[in-house]
Amino acid sequence: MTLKDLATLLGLSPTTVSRALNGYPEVNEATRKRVVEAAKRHNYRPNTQAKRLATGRAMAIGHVIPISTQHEIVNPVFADFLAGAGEVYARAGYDMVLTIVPDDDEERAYREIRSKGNVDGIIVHAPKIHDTRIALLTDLGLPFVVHGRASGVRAPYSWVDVNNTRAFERATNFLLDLGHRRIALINGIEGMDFALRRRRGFERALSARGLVADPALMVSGEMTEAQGYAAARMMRGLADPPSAYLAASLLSAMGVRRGLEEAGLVLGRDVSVLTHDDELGYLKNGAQEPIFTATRSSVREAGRRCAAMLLRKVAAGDQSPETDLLEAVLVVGQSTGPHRALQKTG
Amino acid sequence: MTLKDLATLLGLSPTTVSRALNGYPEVNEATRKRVVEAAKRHNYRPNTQAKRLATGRAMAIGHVIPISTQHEIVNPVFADFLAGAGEVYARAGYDMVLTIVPDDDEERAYREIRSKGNVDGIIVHAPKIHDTRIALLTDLGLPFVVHGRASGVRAPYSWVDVNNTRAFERATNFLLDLGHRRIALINGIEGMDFALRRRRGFERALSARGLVADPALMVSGEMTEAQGYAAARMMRGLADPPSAYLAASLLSAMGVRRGLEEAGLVLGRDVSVLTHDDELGYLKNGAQEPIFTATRSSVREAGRRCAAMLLRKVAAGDQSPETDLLEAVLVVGQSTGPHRALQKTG
DNA sequence: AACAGAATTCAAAGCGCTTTGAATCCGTTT
DNA sequence: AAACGGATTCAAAGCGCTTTGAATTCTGTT
Repeated sequence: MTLKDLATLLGLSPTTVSRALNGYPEVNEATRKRVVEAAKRHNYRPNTQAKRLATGRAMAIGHVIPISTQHEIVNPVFADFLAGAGEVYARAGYDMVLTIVPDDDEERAYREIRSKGNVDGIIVHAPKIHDTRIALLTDLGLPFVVHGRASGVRAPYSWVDVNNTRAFERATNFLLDLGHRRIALINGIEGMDFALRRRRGFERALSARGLVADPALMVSGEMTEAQGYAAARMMRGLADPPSAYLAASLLSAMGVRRGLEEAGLVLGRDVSVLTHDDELGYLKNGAQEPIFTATRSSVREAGRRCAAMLLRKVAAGDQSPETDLLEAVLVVGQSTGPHRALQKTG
Repeated sequence: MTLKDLATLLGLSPTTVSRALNGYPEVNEATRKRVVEAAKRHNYRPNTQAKRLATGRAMAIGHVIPISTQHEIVNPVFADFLAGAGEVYARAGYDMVLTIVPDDDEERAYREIRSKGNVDGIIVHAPKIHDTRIALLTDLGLPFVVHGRASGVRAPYSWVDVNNTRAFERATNFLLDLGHRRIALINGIEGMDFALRRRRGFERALSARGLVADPALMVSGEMTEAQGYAAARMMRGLADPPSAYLAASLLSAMGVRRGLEEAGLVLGRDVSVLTHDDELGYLKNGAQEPIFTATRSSVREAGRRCAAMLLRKVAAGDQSPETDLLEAVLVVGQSTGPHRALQKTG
């Protein structure tokens, strides 16, 4: 069932039918109703490819998912991010196109996407501190929104990001207020912008109280359970071990917890653990009451925001850069408590 | 730069240029070379939409990602599965189109995909025991491959699946051989086909030794850390607690571990834990030596297989159903050991 | 009753590519 | 040297839709 078929069936021209279905004003309301009904009755759906060719719009948004060539790892937050973005696309009638690209080959991938013309815009994932994709995409003139930011890039661009610095500053302050002075930071991979910002927030809070971060208490790497476990195991054995741990992901925090409980330490009493929580669907931080005290910010919501912003840009023909800074909330769970020295007093 | 531009530039007709680039035989080799070089030099890329309209092939594969309306959860294995499938599509020049659909609205989604005609085939994820999508897609005549199977569907269809029954039968036998008799099963959601098969394998191994599964030792639900923890915590307190746990995912197993270690139990000595491991990139079961004894089967590889199979079907015009049964390997880690009663003898 | 102008509808061109059927070229054959 | 057939190349139609510019039909006026 093509547009032409439907038109013949109705005794109308394809022009009128097309206009009726696309809500153009220059068509009689009675006619429109007739057309819309016939379309529904005959289960007519305009052919996507034809529409795309005719309008020059792909009606699709591209997501380039980089795969680390060293770690062969897919960032576990993608699933939730895509779920959020997907909701928005679906509502707007857009497709979501995924491209999996080894992270040593991204530039070529973006160029190809541009010239193939199968998407109207792109979401940039996991920006590095000095991310080259931003300049590239600006150059290519392809609308894009970055999920995160790139501290090393001066030129303006559109992004949606969590206030990582502030979140970690607050988290650190929270621990400092509880009397902790030796605080460990189990961070993401150096080079990733979000990891840099989180460390900055951490250090800023410390230095505001005249403290300085101990390099021995900072690790960075893939945020896995194993990472957290290894870090906690190593640090708990130090001569002057941390009394609190700040982790960058729930998975890491779970590893930290294991490393500490293994040594007979009780979270919230003997030692504190605070983590960032992306609110992933399959990794809940407790049902009602949170298990870990955490800075919480939904990745899924970030996905929605990114998608909505990009669609706005696409509709408006790019326009001036837009930004959206989400604040994480600090939720208090059972994994933190006052420093031991303070507990007797309490 | 369009095909026409390129043709004019070369003093050739669009026909010849098109044929030269697409490898048709009726074009002079010298001409072809000239065309290919010019195309590269001018960075020519055929417009995807135009190509699609002309050929009638979408050059894209659809993945419908159901989102549980109750749990708002995105299956955490998707990311890795898509990574695997994406590799294959990229090599074949296919796009991957994701559609996020609430799981109460799937039928409409599939019908719409079909009539919009923007994909050449579909991968069906997370089949239920009586999955209606299989009949629907067969009906719609859209090529598809199921990742998993639906025990309740009699008609033949194409699928790629892990031999879940066998994996869990072997796992159970492994534990039985170690002297365990009270074995707990921490399973996925009832209703999912894979969960049914796993339970079957579990029960089959038990009954082969004249044992019968104790309902008190079986739980099923979302495979989260919290699930595992809750189950272990509850079961360890039973009058006759299990001496071994069989978990359906690494996340669950991590929860089980916590629930057991919390009670001072040492894995591999006091109690055994065996889990299924999907080899997710961000959830490694140890680096070299596995932490958990596990039945291991890569979801990413399953993604590759599904994609390759579907591309074959699309190329061949569907054809007869193809199936691919992957066997999980049983890797021995540190989380299992002989039943305590047997250890003194050892 | 005739006409301007708004309201509708239509014919046809075009989006950039593939593909069919015809045309041209060129080395052989007789 | 004319005819033949394979090798190349080309013109044009078509994929299913949108959109421009023109044609037709309705209104309300005068």
